[in-house]
Amino acid sequence: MSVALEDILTKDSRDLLRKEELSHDDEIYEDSKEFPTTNIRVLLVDADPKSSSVMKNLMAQFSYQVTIFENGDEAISFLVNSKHEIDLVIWDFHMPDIDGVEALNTIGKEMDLPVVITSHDHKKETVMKSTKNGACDFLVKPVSREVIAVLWRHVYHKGMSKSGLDSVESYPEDLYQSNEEGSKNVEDSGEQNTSDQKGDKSLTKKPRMTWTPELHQKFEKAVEKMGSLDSAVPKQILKCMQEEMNVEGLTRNNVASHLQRLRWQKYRLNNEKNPSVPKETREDSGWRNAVQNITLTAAKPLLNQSLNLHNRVPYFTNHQAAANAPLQYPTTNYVTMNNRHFMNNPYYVDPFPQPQQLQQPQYYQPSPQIPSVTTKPEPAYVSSAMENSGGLVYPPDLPYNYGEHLLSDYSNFDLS
DNA sequence: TGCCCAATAT
DNA sequence: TATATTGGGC
Repeated sequence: MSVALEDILTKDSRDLLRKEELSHDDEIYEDSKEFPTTNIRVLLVDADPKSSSVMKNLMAQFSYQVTIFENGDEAISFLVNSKHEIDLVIWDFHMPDIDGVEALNTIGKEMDLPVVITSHDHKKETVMKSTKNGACDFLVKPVSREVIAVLWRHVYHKGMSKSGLDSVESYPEDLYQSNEEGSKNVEDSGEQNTSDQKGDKSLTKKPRMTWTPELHQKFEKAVEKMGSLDSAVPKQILKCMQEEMNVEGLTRNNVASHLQRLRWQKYRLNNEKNPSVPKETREDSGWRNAVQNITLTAAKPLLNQSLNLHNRVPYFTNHQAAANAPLQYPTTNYVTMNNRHFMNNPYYVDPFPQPQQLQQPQYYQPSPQIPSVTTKPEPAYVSSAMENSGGLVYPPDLPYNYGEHLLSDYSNFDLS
Protein backbone atom coordinates (compact mmCIF):
# COMPACT_ATOMS: atom_id res chain seq x y z
CA MET A 1 0.00 0.00 0.00
CA SER A 2 2.91 2.29 0.36
CA VAL A 3 3.46 1.78 -3.33
CA ALA A 4 0.00 2.98 -4.04
CA LEU A 5 0.39 6.09 -2.00
CA GLU A 6 3.61 6.88 -3.70
CA ASP A 7 2.02 6.50 -7.07
CA ILE A 8 -0.63 8.97 -6.19
CA LEU A 9 1.87 11.44 -4.97
CA THR A 10 4.15 11.22 -7.93
CA LYS A 11 1.95 10.58 -10.90
CA ASP A 12 -0.06 13.08 -12.72
CA SER A 13 -3.54 11.80 -12.23
CA ARG A 14 -4.29 12.71 -15.78
CA ASP A 15 -1.86 10.05 -16.81
CA LEU A 16 -3.45 7.64 -14.47
CA LEU A 17 -6.73 8.10 -16.16
CA ARG A 18 -5.63 8.06 -19.73
CA LYS A 19 -4.71 4.70 -20.99
CA GLU A 20 -2.41 5.05 -23.91
CA GLU A 21 -3.69 2.02 -25.68
CA LEU A 22 -7.14 3.45 -25.69
CA SER A 23 -6.17 6.38 -27.80
CA HIS A 24 -7.45 4.77 -30.96
CA ASP A 25 -11.08 4.89 -31.87
CA ASP A 26 -11.15 1.21 -32.63
CA GLU A 27 -10.22 0.33 -29.17
CA ILE A 28 -12.56 2.78 -27.63
CA TYR A 29 -15.23 1.11 -29.62
CA GLU A 30 -14.11 -2.31 -28.49
CA ASP A 31 -14.25 -1.15 -24.96
CA SER A 32 -17.68 0.29 -25.17
CA LYS A 33 -18.88 -2.89 -26.76
CA GLU A 34 -17.72 -4.81 -23.79
CA PHE A 35 -19.14 -2.35 -21.32
CA PRO A 36 -22.00 -0.68 -23.07
CA THR A 37 -22.72 2.75 -21.72
CA THR A 38 -26.00 3.07 -23.52
CA ASN A 39 -28.62 4.45 -21.21
CA ILE A 40 -26.38 4.68 -18.23
CA ARG A 41 -28.05 7.47 -16.30
CA VAL A 42 -25.62 10.05 -15.10
CA LEU A 43 -26.27 12.91 -12.74
CA LEU A 44 -23.71 15.59 -13.50
CA VAL A 45 -23.25 18.28 -10.89
CA ASP A 46 -21.10 21.21 -11.81
CA ALA A 47 -21.45 24.90 -11.07
CA ASP A 48 -19.87 25.78 -14.36
CA PRO A 49 -22.39 25.39 -17.18
CA LYS A 50 -19.69 25.43 -19.84
CA SER A 51 -17.90 22.63 -18.18
CA SER A 52 -20.99 20.52 -17.78
CA SER A 53 -22.06 21.20 -21.31
CA VAL A 54 -18.77 19.95 -22.68
CA MET A 55 -19.01 16.92 -20.50
CA LYS A 56 -22.56 16.20 -21.49
CA ASN A 57 -21.75 16.37 -25.18
CA LEU A 58 -18.87 14.06 -24.72
CA MET A 59 -20.89 11.59 -22.75
CA ALA A 60 -23.67 11.74 -25.27
CA GLN A 61 -21.26 10.29 -27.80
CA PHE A 62 -21.23 7.19 -25.69
CA SER A 63 -24.97 7.25 -25.17
CA TYR A 64 -24.96 8.10 -21.52
CA GLN A 65 -28.11 9.86 -20.38
CA VAL A 66 -26.93 12.96 -18.62
CA THR A 67 -28.91 15.11 -16.21
CA ILE A 68 -27.23 18.32 -15.13
CA PHE A 69 -27.49 20.31 -11.92
CA GLU A 70 -25.60 23.51 -11.23
CA ASN A 71 -26.58 23.59 -7.64
CA GLY A 72 -25.49 20.99 -5.14
CA ASP A 73 -28.47 21.27 -2.84
CA GLU A 74 -30.87 20.84 -5.69
CA ALA A 75 -28.95 17.87 -6.91
CA ILE A 76 -29.18 16.25 -3.49
CA SER A 77 -32.88 16.95 -3.26
CA PHE A 78 -33.33 15.39 -6.64
CA LEU A 79 -31.39 12.34 -5.59
CA VAL A 80 -33.33 11.88 -2.41
CA ASN A 81 -36.44 11.35 -4.48
CA SER A 82 -34.96 9.83 -7.58
CA LYS A 83 -31.86 7.95 -6.69
CA HIS A 84 -33.22 4.86 -8.35
CA GLU A 85 -33.27 6.70 -11.61
CA ILE A 86 -29.57 7.39 -11.54
CA ASP A 87 -26.72 4.98 -12.08
CA LEU A 88 -23.79 7.25 -11.55
CA VAL A 89 -23.11 10.67 -10.07
CA ILE A 90 -20.34 12.92 -11.33
CA TRP A 91 -19.64 15.73 -8.91
CA ASP A 92 -17.31 18.68 -9.25
CA PHE A 93 -15.07 18.75 -6.23
CA HIS A 94 -15.23 22.50 -5.84
CA MET A 95 -18.96 22.97 -5.82
CA PRO A 96 -19.58 26.10 -3.74
CA ASP A 97 -22.43 24.77 -1.63
CA ILE A 98 -21.55 21.10 -1.31
CA ASP A 99 -18.01 20.12 -1.97
CA GLY A 100 -16.79 16.76 -3.16
CA VAL A 101 -16.19 15.35 0.29
CA GLU A 102 -19.63 16.20 1.51
CA ALA A 103 -21.19 14.89 -1.66
CA LEU A 104 -19.30 11.64 -1.29
CA ASN A 105 -20.44 11.23 2.27
CA THR A 106 -24.02 11.96 1.44
CA ILE A 107 -24.44 10.21 -1.86
CA GLY A 108 -21.77 7.58 -1.93
CA LYS A 109 -22.41 6.30 1.54
CA GLU A 110 -25.96 7.12 2.42
CA MET A 111 -27.48 6.58 -0.96
CA ASP A 112 -25.10 3.94 -2.09
CA LEU A 113 -24.65 5.41 -5.51
CA PRO A 114 -21.26 5.46 -7.21
CA VAL A 115 -19.75 8.93 -7.23
CA VAL A 116 -17.02 10.12 -9.52
CA ILE A 117 -15.29 13.38 -8.63
CA THR A 118 -14.12 15.86 -11.23
CA SER A 119 -11.93 18.87 -10.79
CA HIS A 120 -9.79 21.28 -12.70
CA ASP A 121 -7.02 20.72 -10.27
CA HIS A 122 -5.42 17.46 -9.44
CA LYS A 123 -3.63 18.56 -6.34
CA LYS A 124 -2.59 15.78 -4.10
CA GLU A 125 -4.93 16.95 -1.43
CA THR A 126 -7.92 17.04 -3.71
CA VAL A 127 -7.31 13.60 -5.08
CA MET A 128 -6.60 12.16 -1.67
CA LYS A 129 -9.70 13.60 -0.11
CA SER A 130 -11.79 12.25 -2.92
CA THR A 131 -10.44 8.77 -2.91
CA LYS A 132 -10.37 8.57 0.86
CA ASN A 133 -14.01 9.43 0.97
CA GLY A 134 -14.98 6.80 -1.48
CA ALA A 135 -14.83 8.34 -4.93
CA CYS A 136 -15.02 5.68 -7.59
CA ASP A 137 -12.80 7.72 -9.82
CA PHE A 138 -11.16 11.09 -10.06
CA LEU A 139 -11.39 12.86 -13.40
CA VAL A 140 -9.25 15.86 -14.15
CA LYS A 141 -10.93 18.41 -16.35
CA PRO A 142 -11.00 18.69 -19.25
CA VAL A 143 -11.95 15.07 -19.38
CA SER A 144 -10.87 13.26 -22.48
CA ARG A 145 -12.94 11.07 -24.70
CA GLU A 146 -10.81 8.10 -23.80
CA VAL A 147 -11.61 8.54 -20.16
CA ILE A 148 -15.31 8.67 -20.84
CA ALA A 149 -15.00 5.56 -22.94
CA VAL A 150 -13.75 3.53 -20.03
CA LEU A 151 -15.49 5.35 -17.22
CA TRP A 152 -18.39 3.03 -16.76
CA ARG A 153 -16.14 0.02 -16.84
CA HIS A 154 -14.07 1.49 -14.05
CA VAL A 155 -17.04 2.39 -11.96
CA TYR A 156 -18.60 -0.93 -12.59
CA HIS A 157 -15.58 -2.86 -11.45
CA LYS A 158 -15.22 -0.68 -8.42
CA GLY A 159 -18.69 -1.65 -7.51
CA MET A 160 -17.92 -5.29 -8.09
CA SER A 161 -14.94 -5.38 -5.89
CA LYS A 162 -15.94 -3.19 -3.03
CA SER A 163 -19.54 -2.21 -3.12
CA GLY A 164 -18.58 1.12 -4.55
CA LEU A 165 -16.35 2.22 -1.76
CA ASP A 166 -12.71 2.70 -2.28
CA SER A 167 -9.66 3.60 -0.39
CA VAL A 168 -6.54 5.48 -1.22
CA GLU A 169 -4.45 2.37 -0.78
CA SER A 170 -6.04 0.58 -3.63
CA TYR A 171 -6.50 3.45 -5.98
CA PRO A 172 -3.82 2.96 -8.56
CA GLU A 173 -3.98 -0.81 -8.66
CA ASP A 174 -7.67 -0.93 -9.15
CA LEU A 175 -8.03 1.87 -11.53
CA TYR A 176 -7.71 -0.21 -14.63
CA GLN A 177 -8.49 -3.52 -13.13
CA SER A 178 -10.95 -5.08 -15.47
CA ASN A 179 -10.40 -8.65 -14.57
CA GLU A 180 -13.34 -10.29 -12.93
CA GLU A 181 -11.11 -12.44 -10.86
CA GLY A 182 -9.67 -9.38 -9.26
CA SER A 183 -12.88 -8.90 -7.41
CA LYS A 184 -12.06 -10.77 -4.30
CA ASN A 185 -13.60 -9.91 -1.04
CA VAL A 186 -11.90 -7.44 1.11
CA GLU A 187 -11.73 -8.43 4.70
CA ASP A 188 -14.13 -6.14 6.35
CA SER A 189 -14.05 -5.83 10.06
CA GLY A 190 -17.78 -5.95 9.75
CA GLU A 191 -19.60 -2.67 9.64
CA GLN A 192 -20.33 -0.33 6.74
CA ASN A 193 -22.46 -2.76 4.77
CA THR A 194 -25.01 -0.36 3.52
CA SER A 195 -24.83 -1.76 0.03
CA ASP A 196 -27.27 -4.55 0.40
CA GLN A 197 -30.41 -3.23 -1.08
CA LYS A 198 -30.89 -5.75 -3.80
CA GLY A 199 -32.32 -5.71 -7.20
CA ASP A 200 -32.09 -2.21 -8.44
CA LYS A 201 -28.39 -1.77 -8.79
CA SER A 202 -25.95 -3.63 -10.88
CA LEU A 203 -23.13 -2.37 -8.78
CA THR A 204 -24.07 -4.53 -5.90
CA LYS A 205 -24.60 -7.69 -7.84
CA LYS A 206 -22.42 -9.65 -10.11
CA PRO A 207 -24.14 -10.92 -13.20
CA ARG A 208 -24.46 -14.63 -13.18
CA MET A 209 -23.28 -16.26 -16.32
CA THR A 210 -25.12 -19.05 -18.00
CA TRP A 211 -23.78 -22.06 -19.77
CA THR A 212 -25.72 -21.90 -22.97
CA PRO A 213 -25.84 -25.00 -25.10
CA GLU A 214 -23.44 -23.42 -27.54
CA LEU A 215 -20.98 -22.46 -24.88
CA HIS A 216 -21.26 -25.86 -23.36
CA GLN A 217 -20.50 -27.46 -26.69
CA LYS A 218 -17.31 -25.53 -26.84
CA PHE A 219 -16.52 -26.65 -23.37
CA GLU A 220 -17.09 -30.24 -24.39
CA LYS A 221 -14.83 -29.90 -27.37
CA ALA A 222 -12.14 -28.47 -25.21
CA VAL A 223 -12.55 -31.27 -22.73
CA GLU A 224 -12.22 -33.80 -25.51
CA LYS A 225 -8.95 -32.30 -26.50
CA MET A 226 -7.69 -32.47 -22.97
CA GLY A 227 -8.48 -36.15 -22.78
CA SER A 228 -11.53 -36.68 -20.68
CA LEU A 229 -13.76 -35.09 -18.17
CA ASP A 230 -11.63 -36.52 -15.44
CA SER A 231 -8.27 -35.55 -16.76
CA ALA A 232 -9.06 -32.08 -18.04
CA VAL A 233 -8.10 -29.15 -15.89
CA PRO A 234 -9.87 -25.80 -15.81
CA LYS A 235 -6.94 -23.70 -16.86
CA GLN A 236 -6.30 -25.69 -19.98
CA ILE A 237 -9.95 -25.87 -20.89
CA LEU A 238 -10.23 -22.14 -20.53
CA LYS A 239 -7.16 -21.56 -22.62
CA CYS A 240 -8.45 -23.78 -25.36
CA MET A 241 -11.86 -22.13 -25.36
CA GLN A 242 -10.35 -18.70 -25.50
CA GLU A 243 -7.69 -19.31 -28.07
CA GLU A 244 -9.36 -21.74 -30.39
CA MET A 245 -13.03 -21.06 -29.97
CA ASN A 246 -13.12 -17.32 -29.53
CA VAL A 247 -14.84 -17.47 -26.20
CA GLU A 248 -14.56 -14.26 -24.28
CA GLY A 249 -15.40 -13.23 -20.79
CA LEU A 250 -15.13 -16.64 -19.26
CA THR A 251 -13.05 -17.06 -16.12
CA ARG A 252 -11.15 -20.02 -14.82
CA ASN A 253 -13.58 -20.21 -11.96
CA ASN A 254 -16.49 -20.44 -14.35
CA VAL A 255 -14.84 -23.37 -16.02
CA ALA A 256 -13.86 -25.02 -12.76
CA SER A 257 -17.35 -24.74 -11.44
CA HIS A 258 -18.83 -26.19 -14.57
CA LEU A 259 -16.34 -29.00 -14.58
CA GLN A 260 -17.22 -29.82 -11.04
CA ARG A 261 -20.87 -29.93 -11.81
CA LEU A 262 -20.37 -32.22 -14.78
CA ARG A 263 -18.26 -34.61 -12.80
CA TRP A 264 -20.90 -34.70 -10.16
CA GLN A 265 -23.59 -35.34 -12.76
CA LYS A 266 -21.52 -38.07 -14.20
CA TYR A 267 -21.17 -39.70 -10.86
CA ARG A 268 -24.84 -39.54 -10.26
CA LEU A 269 -25.63 -40.98 -13.65
CA ASN A 270 -23.44 -43.90 -12.92
CA ASN A 271 -24.96 -44.57 -9.63
CA GLU A 272 -27.77 -46.68 -10.94
CA LYS A 273 -29.10 -47.58 -7.56
CA ASN A 274 -29.66 -44.01 -6.56
CA PRO A 275 -30.47 -42.06 -9.64
CA SER A 276 -30.98 -39.09 -7.45
CA VAL A 277 -28.12 -39.22 -5.06
CA PRO A 278 -28.81 -36.56 -2.51
CA LYS A 279 -26.37 -33.75 -2.13
CA GLU A 280 -25.13 -34.97 1.19
CA THR A 281 -23.68 -38.03 -0.45
CA ARG A 282 -21.02 -35.85 -1.94
CA GLU A 283 -19.45 -35.70 1.40
CA ASP A 284 -18.88 -39.40 1.72
CA SER A 285 -16.20 -38.81 -0.88
CA GLY A 286 -17.10 -41.98 -2.72
CA TRP A 287 -17.83 -40.14 -5.86
CA ARG A 288 -14.41 -38.62 -6.06
CA ASN A 289 -12.83 -41.98 -6.66
CA ALA A 290 -15.74 -43.36 -8.54
CA VAL A 291 -15.28 -41.04 -11.47
CA GLN A 292 -12.10 -42.82 -12.36
CA ASN A 293 -14.00 -45.95 -13.29
CA ILE A 294 -16.90 -44.61 -15.17
CA THR A 295 -19.20 -46.90 -17.01
CA LEU A 296 -21.65 -45.30 -19.33
CA THR A 297 -24.34 -46.90 -21.34
CA ALA A 298 -26.33 -45.69 -24.25
CA ALA A 299 -29.26 -45.50 -21.96
CA LYS A 300 -27.32 -43.19 -19.72
CA PRO A 301 -25.89 -40.51 -21.91
CA LEU A 302 -23.75 -37.89 -20.40
CA LEU A 303 -23.45 -34.16 -20.52
CA ASN A 304 -25.76 -32.44 -22.92
CA GLN A 305 -28.71 -34.61 -22.40
CA SER A 306 -28.37 -34.83 -18.72
CA LEU A 307 -28.04 -31.11 -18.43
CA ASN A 308 -31.04 -29.10 -19.14
CA LEU A 309 -29.18 -26.58 -21.21
CA HIS A 310 -31.33 -26.63 -24.26
CA ASN A 311 -33.99 -24.19 -23.35
CA ARG A 312 -32.06 -21.73 -21.37
CA VAL A 313 -31.24 -18.14 -21.97
CA PRO A 314 -28.76 -15.95 -20.19
CA TYR A 315 -30.17 -14.80 -16.97
CA PHE A 316 -29.44 -11.52 -15.30
CA THR A 317 -30.67 -10.10 -12.10
CA ASN A 318 -31.39 -6.69 -13.53
CA HIS A 319 -31.08 -4.58 -16.62
CA GLN A 320 -27.82 -3.06 -15.63
CA ALA A 321 -26.29 -6.42 -15.03
CA ALA A 322 -27.52 -7.55 -18.38
CA ALA A 323 -26.12 -4.51 -20.08
CA ASN A 324 -22.76 -5.06 -18.53
CA ALA A 325 -22.47 -8.77 -18.72
CA PRO A 326 -19.39 -9.99 -20.48
CA LEU A 327 -20.09 -11.05 -24.02
CA GLN A 328 -19.38 -14.62 -23.33
CA TYR A 329 -22.33 -16.02 -25.11
CA PRO A 330 -21.33 -17.40 -28.43
CA THR A 331 -23.21 -16.64 -31.58
CA THR A 332 -26.38 -18.52 -31.21
CA ASN A 333 -29.90 -18.79 -32.39
CA TYR A 334 -31.46 -19.51 -29.10
CA VAL A 335 -33.35 -16.30 -29.15
CA THR A 336 -35.24 -17.24 -32.25
CA MET A 337 -35.43 -20.80 -31.15
CA ASN A 338 -38.10 -19.95 -28.71
CA ASN A 339 -39.21 -16.44 -28.17
CA ARG A 340 -41.11 -17.46 -25.16
CA HIS A 341 -37.91 -17.53 -23.21
CA PHE A 342 -37.12 -14.06 -24.27
CA MET A 343 -40.46 -12.98 -22.98
CA ASN A 344 -40.09 -14.93 -19.80
CA ASN A 345 -37.00 -13.15 -18.69
CA PRO A 346 -37.67 -9.44 -18.50
CA TYR A 347 -34.00 -8.72 -18.09
CA TYR A 348 -32.82 -10.73 -21.00
CA VAL A 349 -30.76 -8.70 -23.40
CA ASP A 350 -29.76 -10.21 -26.65
CA PRO A 351 -26.01 -9.84 -26.76
CA PHE A 352 -26.01 -10.37 -30.51
CA PRO A 353 -28.93 -8.44 -31.87
CA GLN A 354 -27.76 -8.64 -35.49
CA PRO A 355 -28.88 -11.44 -37.77
CA GLN A 356 -27.07 -14.58 -36.83
CA GLN A 357 -24.99 -16.91 -38.82
CA LEU A 358 -26.27 -20.39 -38.58
CA GLN A 359 -24.36 -22.42 -36.11
CA GLN A 360 -22.21 -25.04 -37.73
CA PRO A 361 -23.32 -28.48 -36.67
CA GLN A 362 -20.98 -30.09 -34.25
CA TYR A 363 -19.48 -33.41 -35.12
CA TYR A 364 -18.19 -35.99 -32.82
CA GLN A 365 -15.82 -38.62 -34.00
CA PRO A 366 -16.51 -42.00 -32.48
CA SER A 367 -13.72 -43.67 -30.68
CA PRO A 368 -11.67 -45.85 -33.03
CA GLN A 369 -11.74 -48.50 -30.36
CA ILE A 370 -15.48 -48.82 -30.64
CA PRO A 371 -16.08 -49.02 -34.37
CA SER A 372 -19.63 -50.20 -34.06
CA VAL A 373 -20.61 -46.97 -32.47
CA THR A 374 -20.09 -45.29 -35.79
CA THR A 375 -23.10 -47.04 -37.14
CA LYS A 376 -25.34 -46.10 -34.31
CA PRO A 377 -27.68 -43.33 -35.28
CA GLU A 378 -27.76 -41.98 -31.77
CA PRO A 379 -24.53 -42.22 -29.90
CA ALA A 380 -24.68 -41.45 -26.27
CA TYR A 381 -22.62 -38.40 -26.69
CA VAL A 382 -24.33 -36.13 -29.09
CA SER A 383 -24.39 -32.42 -29.02
CA SER A 384 -27.62 -30.56 -28.79
CA ALA A 385 -26.96 -29.15 -32.23
CA MET A 386 -26.87 -32.67 -33.55
CA GLU A 387 -30.21 -33.61 -32.23
CA ASN A 388 -32.06 -32.06 -35.08
CA SER A 389 -29.50 -32.52 -37.77
CA GLY A 390 -30.75 -35.83 -39.05
CA GLY A 391 -27.76 -38.03 -38.49
CA LEU A 392 -24.07 -38.08 -38.02
CA VAL A 393 -21.58 -36.76 -40.48
CA TYR A 394 -17.95 -37.26 -39.89
CA PRO A 395 -15.57 -34.68 -41.15
CA PRO A 396 -12.52 -36.02 -42.93
CA ASP A 397 -10.00 -34.50 -40.58
CA LEU A 398 -10.14 -33.28 -37.10
CA PRO A 399 -7.27 -31.55 -35.45
CA TYR A 400 -6.90 -33.74 -32.46
CA ASN A 401 -6.41 -37.29 -31.38
CA TYR A 402 -9.55 -39.15 -30.62
CA GLY A 403 -7.94 -42.09 -29.00
CA GLU A 404 -7.42 -40.08 -25.91
CA HIS A 405 -10.44 -37.94 -25.63
CA LEU A 406 -13.64 -38.01 -23.74
CA LEU A 407 -14.90 -41.05 -25.54
CA SER A 408 -12.47 -43.10 -23.57
CA ASP A 409 -15.10 -42.80 -20.94
CA TYR A 410 -17.19 -45.05 -23.07
CA SER A 411 -14.93 -47.99 -23.02
CA ASN A 412 -17.69 -49.95 -21.41
CA PHE A 413 -20.25 -48.59 -23.72
CA ASP A 414 -23.38 -50.61 -23.98
CA LEU A 415 -23.54 -51.36 -27.65
CA SER A 416 -26.70 -53.37 -27.67
C1' DT B 1 -39.53 -27.38 0.40
C1' DG B 2 -35.90 -29.35 -2.21
C1' DC B 3 -33.37 -28.99 -6.10
C1' DC B 4 -30.49 -26.71 -9.64
C1' DC B 5 -26.44 -24.44 -10.67
C1' DA B 6 -23.05 -20.92 -10.66
C1' DA B 7 -20.25 -18.42 -7.35
C1' DT B 8 -17.34 -18.40 -3.80
C1' DA B 9 -14.61 -20.28 0.06
C1' DT B 10 -11.31 -23.46 1.69
C1' DT C 1 -6.38 -27.50 -8.52
C1' DA C 2 -9.87 -30.05 -6.17
C1' DT C 3 -13.40 -30.03 -3.24
C1' DA C 4 -16.84 -27.97 -0.03
C1' DT C 5 -20.15 -24.66 0.87
C1' DT C 6 -23.18 -20.95 -0.10
C1' DG C 7 -27.03 -18.66 -1.89
C1' DG C 8 -30.38 -17.01 -5.41
C1' DG C 9 -33.98 -18.60 -7.91
C1' DC C 10 -37.42 -21.68 -9.31
